[in-house]
Amino acid sequence: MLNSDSVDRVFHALGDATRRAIVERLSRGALSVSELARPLDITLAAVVQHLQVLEESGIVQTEKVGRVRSCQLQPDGLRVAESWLADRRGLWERRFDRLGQLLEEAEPPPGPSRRRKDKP
Amino acid sequence: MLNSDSVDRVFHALGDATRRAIVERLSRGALSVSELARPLDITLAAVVQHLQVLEESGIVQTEKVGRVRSCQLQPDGLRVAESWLADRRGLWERRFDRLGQLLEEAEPPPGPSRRRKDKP
DNA sequence: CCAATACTCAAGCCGCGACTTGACAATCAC
DNA sequence: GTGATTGTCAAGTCGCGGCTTGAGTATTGG
Repeated sequence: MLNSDSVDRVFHALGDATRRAIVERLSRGALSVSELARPLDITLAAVVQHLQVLEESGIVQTEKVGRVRSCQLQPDGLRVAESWLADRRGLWERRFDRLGQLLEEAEPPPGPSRRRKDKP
Repeated sequence: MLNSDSVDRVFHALGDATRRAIVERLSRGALSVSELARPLDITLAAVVQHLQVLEESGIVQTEKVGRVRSCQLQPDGLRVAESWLADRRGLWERRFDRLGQLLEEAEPPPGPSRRRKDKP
């Protein structure tokens, strides 16, 4: 849904560059934790912590089979952010329409200049 | 554009709940700094700091006329985030297609046609 | 069994970011 | 002019978030 709590978790998760890098890799396909950790020069434990944030926000889904945890994107998580952004832009554009209407109402379209009022 | 630096600034800006609240109000229309500050129970100075972050990320544009600074949304800033999200989901969906192709390759479907031919 | 792999957990360090305070500047209203 | 409004700046506090370390637990392969 769009309750402000999940919006908060999603945007907070995406606010970190390392987590966005993880999302980018996962958007190419599922990966294990150590595969995710390999190109990042941080500890495996740090990667796990990032994954917890991503999972609690609903962006990533993980499943442990044997001793390896497989991670994959859950696009519904990202869709929370997409909807929030779309809503903001929607309101902004509607506002422009209303502004246009107001301007048309208040000021009739500019005809020949009536700046000087000569007394005939 | 989509260089990782502006993506970073935009998502970092949106990672804070107060800043998102500001963006929500501004998507209804332009407001002054003190109007923005009124419903938020933080100092005016704190609001100004949030606005600096939002402005440097390109999400908000401000202009000072007289003693009042008027703030309005600049939707191109949000579009940076929207494109990043759309790209991620695009790749994820393309991945599903390729997976389907692989499955079809490995296991010839009972249907008539094959999408890809084997290496000669 | 033994060793290596692939995590997991708890604790602690530390810098950055959100926020306040207080003093100051510029503009408006009378 | 005086005083109120509106914002700006610099400095400092403080908690949270990202990261490491180190020890521990399953799981796999030979």
